[in-house]
Amino acid sequence: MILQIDPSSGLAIYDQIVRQLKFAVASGKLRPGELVPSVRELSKQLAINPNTVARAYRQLQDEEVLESVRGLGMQMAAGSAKRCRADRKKLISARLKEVFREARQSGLLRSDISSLIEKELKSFPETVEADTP
Amino acid sequence: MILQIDPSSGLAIYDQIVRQLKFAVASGKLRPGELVPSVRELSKQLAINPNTVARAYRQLQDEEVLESVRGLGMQMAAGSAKRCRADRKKLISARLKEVFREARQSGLLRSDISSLIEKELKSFPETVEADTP
DNA sequence: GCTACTGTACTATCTCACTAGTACACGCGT
DNA sequence: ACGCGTGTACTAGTGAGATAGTACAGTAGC
Repeated sequence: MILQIDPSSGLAIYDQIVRQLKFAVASGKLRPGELVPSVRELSKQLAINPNTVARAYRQLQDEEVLESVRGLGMQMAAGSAKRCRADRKKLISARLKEVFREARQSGLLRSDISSLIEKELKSFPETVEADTP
Repeated sequence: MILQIDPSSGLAIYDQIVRQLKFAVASGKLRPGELVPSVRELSKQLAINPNTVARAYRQLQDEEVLESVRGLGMQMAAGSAKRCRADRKKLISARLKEVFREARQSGLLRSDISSLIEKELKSFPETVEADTP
């Protein structure tokens, strides 16, 4: 379970964690009942404060993506995969729309954007998603 | 000269102003010597604090996009169009790359992304840019 | 000269995200 | 029972962005 944080990305750190865990659930990298790294462990890995991790986990709990096992850790909640797949699509779609909105506003031509997109799509793998139980 | 601000966008308000004025210069909507709205005027239009506008204008001045005319206002600096066109491409490209990076990480398929992109490209006008002097 | 605008330059305050630290209760293994 | 992990729940502080307010100097129009 590898998460990455970019403090300069403009997204709050806890939000980055929330997103990445949702993606992990959506893509089957995280399975129902599987424990996520503990608050202290992940904060060490990411070199951030435990409270920041705790905040992300709390939100994911509120959204029924994770559930807490007192004294043991936090695990993926059963039945959250479908919800996360829908969320994943919404999250990515929203960002893409926003970039396109700005690109339109900026006065760039469609051809300018298309060539940028083609470049990026080239490095985009067409892979089969992990099995979901 | 119409600027828009979205406080929930994740970009600092002053940064949104900076970007939009760069785009206006890049696309020829703002011409050399043309005055931008005054600090007080724009802050009224956007319902934000004058100091926030002043900060954006200061940055644009530092980057030689705008130049100040004491008692008169701020005008577009001669020769900044070329620089802004390069900046525009960089700014949009950077955001696009970032969205693609996250999309790849999220486990979405290329086909999922492609269909989202096609939808957005449909609404992307292929227009001729305003003349630049 | 006066008025109304302009940018510039402060000071003080607020909010949010994040950090740091601490303490408690729970669960597991020995 | 003890030790070591876990999440949870605080308190206090920092930095960035934003707000509010004020004052000064410059410019233009009357």
